[in-house]
Parts: sequence; structure tokens; C-alpha cells
Amino acid sequence: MSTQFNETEQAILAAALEEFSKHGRQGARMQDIADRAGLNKALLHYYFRSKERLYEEVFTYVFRHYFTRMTTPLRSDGSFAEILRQFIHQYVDLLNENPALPMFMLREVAEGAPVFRRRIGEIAATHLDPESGDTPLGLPNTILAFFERGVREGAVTQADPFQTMISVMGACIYFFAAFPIFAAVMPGLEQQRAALTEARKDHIFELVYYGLKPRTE
Amino acid sequence: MSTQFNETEQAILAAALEEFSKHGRQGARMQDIADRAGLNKALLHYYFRSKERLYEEVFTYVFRHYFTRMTTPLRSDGSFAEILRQFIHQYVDLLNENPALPMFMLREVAEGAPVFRRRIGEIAATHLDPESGDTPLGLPNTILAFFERGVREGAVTQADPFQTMISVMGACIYFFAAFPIFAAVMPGLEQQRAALTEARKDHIFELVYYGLKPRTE
DNA sequence: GAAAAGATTAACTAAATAGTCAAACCAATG
DNA sequence: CATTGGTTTGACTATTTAGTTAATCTTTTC
Repeated sequence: MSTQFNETEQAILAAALEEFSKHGRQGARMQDIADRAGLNKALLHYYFRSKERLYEEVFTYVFRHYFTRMTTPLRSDGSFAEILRQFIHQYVDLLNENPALPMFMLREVAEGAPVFRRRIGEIAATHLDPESGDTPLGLPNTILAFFERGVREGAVTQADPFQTMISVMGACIYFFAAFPIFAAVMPGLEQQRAALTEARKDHIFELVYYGLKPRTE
Repeated sequence: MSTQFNETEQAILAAALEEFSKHGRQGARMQDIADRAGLNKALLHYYFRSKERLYEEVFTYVFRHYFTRMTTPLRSDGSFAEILRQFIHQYVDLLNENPALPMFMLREVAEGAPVFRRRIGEIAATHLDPESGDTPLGLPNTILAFFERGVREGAVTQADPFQTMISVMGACIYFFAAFPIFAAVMPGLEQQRAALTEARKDHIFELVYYGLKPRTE
């Protein structure tokens, strides 16, 4: 985790992310978080005061990490196709390394994004990406601008950039979000997980690349 | 809801679906479910005994409803392209009518799908789709078979049917799952929701149709 | 190496919440 | 219109769980 936290705090945050992702803000149990981190429950309160504060710290971390890392490829040099491929690869890797991330964000959304709304200003003001100077809140606009650029350059069809952004992200995320349920019904799938994850990158790229390629009809 | 439940039970199930979707199996509060249904809390126990049993009833209903309705277009007549379009339209409509559905399923998955695993046999044995004779568990295979057929008929590229299935479903679901967070960051999006939902259908179809179209290179 | 500061723990308290129950209500039936 | 069966309710109990505290261990500092 980030450097502003010591080892114990990082262990707590990591365990909390897991538990909040699995059971939600209210469903997660402080005792379970402590057990997962291998620490006494009182320590959670010693370092983070309350469950609500702990959640907010986890949220702030996840939000920064998730969104900052996603925009990096979009600012690199290269053709539209190359950047698109980079973006998809990076995003799949990010999700693969942190499978709890999307569920954590989706839960926050499902609950009406109360913490997001409450801290949105603070996050935007405090946590600028040192490299780009962007705020994480600029992510949608950065992605949209990328697809708009593709349209201008003639690399892709006139497809609505917003719709495209949702499709690409959804195709990436859903694999990780739904894998367990497909694995439960389709025997043998679990063993293929690593291979499918790797193949997923090129699959999504090709689907989107050819799906958006200018057509002559 | 289904006919096997009386009016009160249906009200409870509907309210429970909402609350479980928002807050999870453990996070949901029996009192909140009762309030939402406009009923006394004791009635929930009168009809469903415990929170856990109530959850399982909701799950069984949702699972049947969600998966049964999804397969219908796949069994209709028509070209590969027509059926694909039908499937996407139906699926987006289904999600639009029941926005709580995907989150409910995703939560179950996030928790390790304990109820799904426990009841999987029972659901498969008891709840056959009267029209097709399929069990809901056959859904992935039905979808896979559909895309395999497309490959055989030369309508689509050799793309892995599993990957394709995930991409299509993810593109449909993510729009509804993530809309609130984009709406929070992008002013004016909320007002466009209905139009975007409608446009979404053709967008996904075109992306997938052209993305999978056989190419000559 | 003693004292102070910080980290960690087990046992405890306060509050929230699932679940119970006996009484009240209501609709059907004779 | 009294009786019976199913339904609904408010008040209650038992249990779970967030949060506290005082005592103990550990590390740093002089």
C-alpha cells in the first residue's frame, strides 16, 4: 500500500479491502478483518478509530490506485491502436493482480456511492497524480478524449465514445467479477484461469479494434 | 414474482431483493426490508423463518428469472446476426427493468457463491424451464453453443466462444452497474439515461457483430 | 539500564439487530 | 353471531458486534 502507512496499518488496510469487497461496508466484521490481518481487533480502532473511518481510508486508497493506474497508458505516445492495446493489457493486469478492486467499487456504487460523494471534493483536491497533474476524477474525460481523438484521426467509426468506454471496461471487469460462477457450473474452467486471463487481452482488443474500425458500406 | 407466493410474500421478496442488492446478505437489515415492504418485521419470520432462508428464496427466484429469460432468444429462429441482436436487446431490457438483479448476483459471487453452491443441485432438479426443458445451469452451455454455431456457419471469426460470451454480457451489465458513478462525475449524464440505454443495444450489437465478422487478411 | 513512548492484548461495555411470543385482529364457516 | 384458522402487531429476549479500557509487552531514548 501507500507509503504514508506503516506495516501494521498496511496489513489492516489490505485485510479490510478483502473483507469489505466480500461482505460490503456494513456486512464486513471488524473481528474478521483483524483475524485476516493476524492482529488484535483493538488495533483497528487504535489506528483507524472506527469502522467507518477505516472504510473511508480503504476507499481513498483504492480510488487513487485504481483510477490513477488506468490513465497511465492513455497518456503515452503511439497510434490509437497501440494505446488501446496497452490500455486493455494494463487494465486486465490490474484487475488480475487485485481481484477485489472492482467488487469494492461496485459495492460502493450499489449503496448509492455515499462515501464517494462525500469525499469527492477532498479526493480531487488532495490527491493529484504527481506525473500528470490530473485528478482521478478526470478519468472518464481522459478516456472519452482518447476515443474522440480516435474518431478525429479516422482510426475508429463514429461510435459514441461513452458507450465504447463502458463496453471496454465492462468486458475487462466482468471476466473477473463473474468467473467464479462460471467456474462453478463449467467443470475444468478453474484450471484454465491463467491462460484465459492472458488470452482475454487480445480477445478484447480484437473485438474492439475491428468492432470500431471504419467500415465501407 | 412467481405464483407460488401470496401478495404479502411477494412484497417481502421484492423488498428483500432491493435490500440484499444494496447491502448484501449480511449487511441488509430485516427491519429495513420490513419497512420497504410496509410490513411488520415479525411477518418476515412468520413467512420465511430466518434471514438466511429469506435470502435463499430470493436467490432461487432471481436465479430462475434471470437465467431463464436470458436463454429465450437463443432458441428462436433466425440468422446468427438476428438472434445476437435479439439476445442483446432482451438482455439490456431485462437489466433495465430490474436494475437490482446484476448486483444481487455479483454479490453472491463475491461472497464465494455459498448459496449458489449449496442449492445448485436442488435448483437444477426442481426448476426446469417448462418450455425448453433446460435447467438454468445450462445457460452458459446454451450461449456457448450459440457462438459455436456462429463459427461453424461462418458468420463469425474463430474467436473463443467463452471469451465472446463474457464480453457481451460484461458490456451489457457494466452500463447498469457503473452508471451511478459516471453520473456522479459527469454532469448531465443522468438526464440522458433513457436515451443511452436505448442506444446501448445497437452499440453493443454493432461492436460485437463487426468485431467478430470474418476478416480477410 | 531506567524511564518514557508506543504497540498490542484480553476482557469488558454499549448498542444494534435477528428472532420470539402472546395478544389482537380479521375473514371465513357453521 | 360465536368459533375457528390464518394473519398481523408491539413489546420482549438473545445474540452479535462495534467500540473501550486498563494492563502488559516492546521499542526507543537518554
